Amino acid sequence: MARPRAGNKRQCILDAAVRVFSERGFFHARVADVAESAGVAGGTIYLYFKNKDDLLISVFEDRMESILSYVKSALAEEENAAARLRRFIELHLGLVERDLALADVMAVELRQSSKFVREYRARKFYDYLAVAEDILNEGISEGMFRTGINPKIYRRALFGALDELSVMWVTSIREGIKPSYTLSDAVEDVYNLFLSGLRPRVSE
Amino acid sequence: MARPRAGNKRQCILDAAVRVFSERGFFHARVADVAESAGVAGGTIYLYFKNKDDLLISVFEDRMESILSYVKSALAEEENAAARLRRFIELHLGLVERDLALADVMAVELRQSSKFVREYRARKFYDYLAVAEDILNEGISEGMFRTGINPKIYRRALFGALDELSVMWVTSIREGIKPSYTLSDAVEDVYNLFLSGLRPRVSE
DNA sequence: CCCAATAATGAATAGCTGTTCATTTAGGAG
DNA sequence: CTCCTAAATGAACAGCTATTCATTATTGGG
Repeated sequence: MARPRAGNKRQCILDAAVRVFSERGFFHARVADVAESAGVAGGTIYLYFKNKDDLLISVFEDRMESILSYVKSALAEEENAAARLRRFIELHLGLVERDLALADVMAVELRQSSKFVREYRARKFYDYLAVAEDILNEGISEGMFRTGINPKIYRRALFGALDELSVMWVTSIREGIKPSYTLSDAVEDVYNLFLSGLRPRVSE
Repeated sequence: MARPRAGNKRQCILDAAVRVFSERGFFHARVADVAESAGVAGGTIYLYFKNKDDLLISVFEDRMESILSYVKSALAEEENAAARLRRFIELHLGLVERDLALADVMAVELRQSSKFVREYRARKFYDYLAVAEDILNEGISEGMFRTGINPKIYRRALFGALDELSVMWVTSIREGIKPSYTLSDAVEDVYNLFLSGLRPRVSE
């Protein structure tokens, strides 16, 4: 029987959603725009997704899954906690640089207030934050990082710093303004900022 | 002539807007809800504000102005850059604790994608970020902080960390979940994280 | 005590867009 | 070649809400 007339319609729609949500913002984006951008009819979206919210959530799940496995396997290559911290920062900002539209959707559009979306993000997001937290805990075990920091605070602070730097960098690029920093400079500075705060100090 | 039938209608509307935008989110909030919460008729809003976007921007301007003067005068009391850094962190998180709804509007709702709003926020926000940047520069002059950090990166990282910690704390409280950190713990940890990264190190 | 003049009202409008579903298209089985 | 099934379509619907504006209430001056 004739199942998938064109193989990857679902993926096409997800890709289009990233483009359109990023460009117009989730609330201003019309489902019809996503359909057009994906090259399908309006109604087709509803064969693959329950509704507009579900489409946003699906984008998040789809992308976050591959990001997570990519980040985890890359971190496994590193020798110690400090190197993993550096790599984590590099990976996060590297992903932003590689896909501005996705970065925008993840960082801005998903912060919308629809309770459903907010809760969903929180649940799934945990895994990504856990990666950051693991780095801290391993570093403490290795004697490389000092104790006395609440890991929940540390991981939010790190994520928040990276997120804000990403959003502003993407916004600058998109509006044709030269950003006041390169993302590789940001990698250095954030790493130094956080590492020195974590490393046991020699005196005092 | 009969000018202001009740003196502070504009303020009432701004206060109501904070409540309603925070509760429902900017896009899901109806202008009629704001009107009801303010105790005025729907049309009255349009006597004081051009449209819904203008209302959001006005909330931001109104509140940010008083926050800025409050923060600036408090910082002037402190003796050195490290103390000012600590105080800045304390003030930011303290304001969040004092007004959850406002914190939500500032941190979440204003991140919406309407180009108009985004640009506006960027322009006005500069002053707040400049306060953080001044602390860094003064600290460098005082020999208290090391050089070699891009101030634009530092200030975004600091703001991002505070912002993320705020959003998550507010979200927890609102959903009746016990947050995994107190805001005073966050003050300590963020301060230590950033200070050690800035302070010239004794060895190495 | 009346009369502008202005503030405030809130019902009606106008426009938009998420979602549905009757219809069409296409691919494989027999 | 011909059905049959499922995928895809896209026009029409339904519901919603920002905004307007004709009307009403209020006030202070003359």
